[in-house]
Amino acid sequence: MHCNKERERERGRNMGRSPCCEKAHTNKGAWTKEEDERLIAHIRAHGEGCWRSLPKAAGLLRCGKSCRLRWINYLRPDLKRGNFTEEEDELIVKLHSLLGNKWSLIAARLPGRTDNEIKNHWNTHIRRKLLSRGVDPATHRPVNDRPPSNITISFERREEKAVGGSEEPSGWRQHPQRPDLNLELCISLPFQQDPRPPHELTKREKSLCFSCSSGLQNSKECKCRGFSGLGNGKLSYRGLKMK
DNA sequence: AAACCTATCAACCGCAACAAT
DNA sequence: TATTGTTGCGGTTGATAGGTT
Repeated sequence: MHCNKERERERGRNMGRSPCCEKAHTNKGAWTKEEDERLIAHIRAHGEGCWRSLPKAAGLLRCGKSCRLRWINYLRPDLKRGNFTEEEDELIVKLHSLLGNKWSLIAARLPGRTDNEIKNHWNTHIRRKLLSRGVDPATHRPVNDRPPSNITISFERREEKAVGGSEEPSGWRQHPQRPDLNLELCISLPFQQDPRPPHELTKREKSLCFSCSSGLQNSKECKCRGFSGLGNGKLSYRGLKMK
């Protein structure tokens, strides 16, 4: 069954890129108080970044990914924690209907919440809540409202036939399968903030964060400076994220 | 009190995206 | 342009707390 995966792992051990850490000498599982304190102290002193070298520098027997995850999901001082409010639940449902399982994007709109926290909350609470209301959490439509088995997707403008004067809600014209959603997304070039000429910016600096894409330039969440949003003609949602 | 079941959530894993070279 | 290294995301797992029988 898992032979391919095993082969991949074997290959990984023998050739190609090195693993993210020396697994034989790293701790796994729950973090101890002392490990937490070391990680917090190190990040307070040196800031976030370079997760790969952080464990050694901080004197931790953990891999960089583990440190990053622990910091982001648990130790960060700006985390809200505690139960989700009804308003947060509603917002998560709305954002999920628009973005799907893009937990990091959803988390970006909920200050103090992490993608992992929201994902867990979705899977344990919201999914069930929606199902109990008769709503399919995957499609956000009534569970018994199944689409026809043969669906032809056309990007042509639908002919609007005014039959007997009956009018469809405008949402149906925008998105026939999803009357409640308007998925016509617009992307435009935002204001260029950085005084440096574009060629002096790194690629990362030129990518637009979600904060700026939402018109929140200069917010404390903003991690980008400038824009190159459609590099190679490709729009990457990763480039639109904020943390 | 013990055994079993269920829910929760922290942590891990694999992989894709991106930057640097 | 190709290769390599790093980061971050989303799916999944596993430990354990709490509830039920």
